[in-house]
Amino acid sequence: MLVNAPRGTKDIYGSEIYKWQYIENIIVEVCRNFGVTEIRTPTFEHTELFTRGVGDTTDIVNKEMYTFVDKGGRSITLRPEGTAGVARAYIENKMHSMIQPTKMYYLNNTFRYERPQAGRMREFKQFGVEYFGSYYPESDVEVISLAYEILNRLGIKNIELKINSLGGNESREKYNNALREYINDNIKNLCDTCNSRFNKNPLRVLDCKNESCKKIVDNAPRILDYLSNEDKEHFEAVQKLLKELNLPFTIDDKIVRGLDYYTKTVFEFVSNSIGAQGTVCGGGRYDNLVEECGGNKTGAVGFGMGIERLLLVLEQQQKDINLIPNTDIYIGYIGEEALAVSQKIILELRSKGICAEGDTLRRSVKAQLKYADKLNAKYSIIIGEDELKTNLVKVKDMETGENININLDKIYERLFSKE
RNA sequence: GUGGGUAUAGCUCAGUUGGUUAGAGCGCCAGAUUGUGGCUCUGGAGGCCGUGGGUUCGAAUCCCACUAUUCACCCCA
Repeated sequence: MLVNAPRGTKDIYGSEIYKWQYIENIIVEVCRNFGVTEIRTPTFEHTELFTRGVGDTTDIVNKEMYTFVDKGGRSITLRPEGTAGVARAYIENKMHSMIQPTKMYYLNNTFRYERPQAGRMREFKQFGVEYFGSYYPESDVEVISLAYEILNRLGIKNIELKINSLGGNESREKYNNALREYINDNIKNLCDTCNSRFNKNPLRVLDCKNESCKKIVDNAPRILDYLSNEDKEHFEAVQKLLKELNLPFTIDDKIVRGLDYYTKTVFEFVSNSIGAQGTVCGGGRYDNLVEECGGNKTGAVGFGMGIERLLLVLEQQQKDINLIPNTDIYIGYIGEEALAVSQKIILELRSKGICAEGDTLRRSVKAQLKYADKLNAKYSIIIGEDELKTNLVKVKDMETGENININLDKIYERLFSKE
């Protein structure tokens, strides 16, 4: 027990960490290109923020939160998603007075108490983007295009963008009534889970995978037919702009999303190659959230992206990503005197930005060279008595095996200086 | 929360119908005449056979429980 990480968590190290850094670097770069700045919010928040923001009928809030009472008697929750915390920060810090729109991203460890499975951990890393201050469809599309750009730069293919509109308050209410009416007539034929969630949020019935439910849902009223003129225009503008930008998508009117704050545009990027948890990225507009949390009425749109799932897709497609950085030079030694000299040269090279390595295990020369080979060193040098005497050292090119002589104090100039 | 699979070396896995000191490949470390890597050969370290109980003269092997892990449902990233 002591030496096991808790269920649903894992250590990331070794060659794995390079893949994470690779992805995170691209994310940071793309966000910079889009003028989106990072925000770091607390790992935990007052529980009420999530019950209010995410919605207390959702599964996330109902059964998946890590909630505890702290020593001051406050109910605290480890964040189960990123948006609520950012919305809180937006209000608390009065960001509406910053340059508008406010465009922020986060790269957060996130926590949900669920049964782990492929692409689902109890602690997972979520990258998210939130745009505050615009109600216009072009901000929806900009956010979507940001997600696209990240997938592109990662070289990920075979991920499909699906979009839908849930409508604003007015459309939603109209549609909910129509759907309730329709389902009431068919309620006997729905599965048990659908029966129970029908009352809470009838929209959820739409994405049930049960065969008999699917049949019923196929003939159910479509939300897109119930959109108000304003919502319809918004959704059409989103589609038009996506087409103009050559961002392929399909409309899927069964996309619902399990967080209550979504309005109007919702979207998912889905892969069908990484198991049941195929949604790599999910998001949409949430025009009511800021007001709901106590701020001014503010248009907002964003998404969350699961890094673990991204990694699964990446590994599935490009099995051999060589991301391990190579060592520039290995500097070995024979004898105590040479040890100090080699260490000194290594430090000098390192401080000039060179990736230099040496031995700290008192290995034989042969073992040192083996070590250099494993480090993928480009060059190797062994310093011994002769070299100290003559101040000349043989530099071996590890790929060709060729040797050249270089002055001990000219290593940087001869091998790494750009001039 | 529900259901199925799995648990033997750091990793991937063998292990006969229960039979005595538990195996391979890879990896790690060392050696193959003095201070030079990759290939080859040789050797070494490393296992409470997930944990606890039971059946048996005898259990890695059969039975039960627990735990972990994994896949799926649910839900989501």
